[in-house]
Amino acid sequence: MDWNEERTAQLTKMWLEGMSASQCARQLGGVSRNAVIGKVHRLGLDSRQAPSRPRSLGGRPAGSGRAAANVVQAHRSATTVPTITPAPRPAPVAPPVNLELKPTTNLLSLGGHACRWPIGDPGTSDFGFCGRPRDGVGSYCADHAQTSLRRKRSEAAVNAEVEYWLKQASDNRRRPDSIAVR
DNA sequence: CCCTGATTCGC
DNA sequence: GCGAATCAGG
Repeated sequence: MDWNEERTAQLTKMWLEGMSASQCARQLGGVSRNAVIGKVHRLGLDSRQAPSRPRSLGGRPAGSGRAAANVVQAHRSATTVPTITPAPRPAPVAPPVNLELKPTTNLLSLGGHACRWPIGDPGTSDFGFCGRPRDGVGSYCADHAQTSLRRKRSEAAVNAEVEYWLKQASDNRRRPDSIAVR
């Protein structure tokens, strides 16, 4: 499976709605949970959960096979790794619509240098992205890069809403048009 | 064990 | 760019 525009838009929407990577993978089909996480990362939609370890080490060890892995593991155990304080990172999150400087730009086909700050409720037709030049940090323009550092989403509230409409769906009812994102 | 996301790096 | 392998953690 390839990440065409359709699937990418679908993934983006689900991720912004608070679905987990494995949920997104199951619903999309043909992709693994890791594939979803990788894609989300490359899209600049991270991050939701605090880093599970210092950024400097970890990940896939060079080479493959258990022997190589053991060597790496042994080296890590022997080397005293300074515990970096896991800097509480606020998640970049969809802001209220009425506080936006600029409404929406096009859908997911925005260029590689466009700000990816989501605007509006995912699931509604007016949902889009900022689209201004990404002269800020990360995937955002200067303003939204700054905004992302000051705003934090209530993860519990979002999860509760996702749980709600998942239950509605399982009850064979219609899914709400939108999930309030704040 | 189940799950979560994060990270690296061969491809 | 992609994603399996591997990580830390709830």
